[in-house]
Amino acid sequence: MTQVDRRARRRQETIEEILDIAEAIMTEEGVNGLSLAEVARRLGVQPPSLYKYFPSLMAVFDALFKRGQLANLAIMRGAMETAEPGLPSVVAGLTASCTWAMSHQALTQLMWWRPVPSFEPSAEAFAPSIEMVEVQRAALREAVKLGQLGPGAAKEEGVYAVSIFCIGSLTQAMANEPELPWGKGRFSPLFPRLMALLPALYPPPKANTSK
Amino acid sequence: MTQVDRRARRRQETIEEILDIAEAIMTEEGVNGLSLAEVARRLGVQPPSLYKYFPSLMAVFDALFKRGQLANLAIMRGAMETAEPGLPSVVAGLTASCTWAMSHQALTQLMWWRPVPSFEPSAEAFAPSIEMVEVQRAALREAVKLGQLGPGAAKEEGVYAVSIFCIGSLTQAMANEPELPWGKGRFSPLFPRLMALLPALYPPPKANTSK
DNA sequence: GTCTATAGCCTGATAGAC
DNA sequence: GTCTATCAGGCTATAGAC
Repeated sequence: MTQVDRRARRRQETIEEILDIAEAIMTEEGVNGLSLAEVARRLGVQPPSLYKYFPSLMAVFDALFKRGQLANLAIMRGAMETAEPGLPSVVAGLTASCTWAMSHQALTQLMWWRPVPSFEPSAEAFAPSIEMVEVQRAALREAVKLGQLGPGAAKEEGVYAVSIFCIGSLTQAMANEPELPWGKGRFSPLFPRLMALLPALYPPPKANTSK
Repeated sequence: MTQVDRRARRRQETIEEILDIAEAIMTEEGVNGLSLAEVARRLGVQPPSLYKYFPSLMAVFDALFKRGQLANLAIMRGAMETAEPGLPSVVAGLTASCTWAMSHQALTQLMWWRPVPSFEPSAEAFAPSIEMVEVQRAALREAVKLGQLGPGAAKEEGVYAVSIFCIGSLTQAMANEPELPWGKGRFSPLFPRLMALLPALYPPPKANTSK
């Protein structure tokens, strides 16, 4: 049985290597620039060999999409757990998410833009994204409970507003200064200041509204 | 000389037709899906004929980029001029711009995302974009002068903040509900509410801060 | 200005030997 | 599992006849 395990592990390693190479190609050539031929070239095998690991190019996109979503979710969760509950947790989670995104721009484009119209992520690959929304929503609910925000922030709409701050800063940063890390440049430093506007968008019922 | 004029006009019409077709292809197949062969097919000519009008595929991208920037700038300007000066003018201009963008999504992606790494717009094609920033900045300055916003809004940073609201709403709308017009759906209705946060981001010096 | 023809590449995917 | 060989098609771009 160790034979089988070893083979399975080796196979998994190859799959990961293929995805690493695919991500590198997308970074250099754009999301649409990914081709199995180029992957094969860099991996040092012939193109047909890749079909033992992925049935099609779209399957590679799907695996990349899923891997990106899982990585991003994990990063966000980790940052949220070590921060104060409620609003600080939301900000910390999204900041970590954006930092990850800036250093994985190709995956980010695949996940949050729609650069390949013929590619639709599978339900399985999309699942972490749904969970991410849930995690954020829970934190926003907590912020409402703690009196940091008004009740509107706990509705679906609150997540959308927050996502606009996040994706807006990120899109502008990626399109205009892709070589700078998150936190540098003209756009990403504005993100925390925009997040600080949330209490103005969803004013908490009691105090803290006026100076 | 009318001979020459007629020929020049006919040539210009063909160029416009090529660009219309190119935009349609990008809408269907994605920005990267544009190919001169498909343009030729739809125009009813052979691919080599297109090289009489554009020296390369990148030149077509550049012409599309320029045409999009000019159209968007004109739409924005028109809306700004008929609105009240200052902040209302900024909101009206960007709303018109976003409405245009939602019905020209392929051009918008070409202009505001960076989906084709090998394409860099020429200085000429990029010029309207610079002017657009200037127009917005002038309106923001006016808003400061009128006491609608604090002085920070008139700095470069003010335009960037506004652009994040705009591009954020737009990106989310295009990626998640591309078939809905601007103003419908989960994201674009949030845009005016985010714009209404500007006085909280750049508080005017005197009154209007407290309720 | 448009055409035919073609060079010279690229691609995704499959069949079947080893 | 990897290979060779190949299919069947795509593409940009150019040369040169008409």
